[in-house]
Amino acid sequence: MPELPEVETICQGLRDNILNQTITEVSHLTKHRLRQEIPKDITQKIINSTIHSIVRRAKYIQIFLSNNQVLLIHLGMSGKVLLKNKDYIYQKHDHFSFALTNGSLVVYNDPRRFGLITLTKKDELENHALIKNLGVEPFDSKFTPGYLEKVLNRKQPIKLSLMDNKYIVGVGNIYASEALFLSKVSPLRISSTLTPKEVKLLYSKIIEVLDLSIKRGGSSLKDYASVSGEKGYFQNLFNVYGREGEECKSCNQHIIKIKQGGRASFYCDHCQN
DNA sequence: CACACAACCTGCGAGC
DNA sequence: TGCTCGCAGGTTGTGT
Repeated sequence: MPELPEVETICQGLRDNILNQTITEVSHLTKHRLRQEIPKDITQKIINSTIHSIVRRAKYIQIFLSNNQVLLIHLGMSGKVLLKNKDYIYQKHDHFSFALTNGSLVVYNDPRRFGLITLTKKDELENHALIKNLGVEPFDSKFTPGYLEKVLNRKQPIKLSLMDNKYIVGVGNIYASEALFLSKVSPLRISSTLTPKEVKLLYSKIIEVLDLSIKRGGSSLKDYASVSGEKGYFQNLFNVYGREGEECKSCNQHIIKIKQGGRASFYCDHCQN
């Protein structure tokens, strides 16, 4: 899916357009199921409620409603949340939508259907099965070099540790590869062998790469776009991701692609040790 | 605990 | 042109 910067970009787009609007109509369009079934009573539970706030948690979009409900949306690999208006004509893979008092229409589209839409109560959110086991947010004050060092004390390649959301959330395949390149650490290194100095550098590079990507509107590969359909352009700044065989921007050696945990990892064997 | 693998799906590009 | 294959930003559960 979109990783943290892409989800954050979508949340910002929604905040700019639908805060304080009331839901006037809900359409459950799909006969197919997403990763989970959309609750059958979702329409009656969210109609006539007002959007109070929109908060990103890991790669989840949390839409807080006036009636104490929280709409949880995850985009999976190919999900999109698009902001349209009420005369929008539905497209293939549109699964769910709701209309608002200002005439806008929020549409969830997801070809691969790895995403999900569900509902919970505000006071049950932190104990929700999808939320309760999530690790620390990279931009939270709990995320410190000390915390990172503690969770990296394991016998596992660093790339896999970074992508395990028990420890840190929001860092997916792209940004794990990019942060490791900027830190000059090989994705193959066993986490516990990183020196405190390397951990500290990695810590700052994780934040740096995520922050920069948010500022660039995220990364658009195949199908990611913001709520208005605009592409991000952080992908143009990738140092290693998707650049197999191309020259390292730092040393001119060729970028290598390997497979770790079933996922592609890209790195420079010369710059990263 | 660490890891491999499968499952959930459609779409696209590469190669034949 | 058309076919098959492999692969894609994620998460969860199983088995070894």
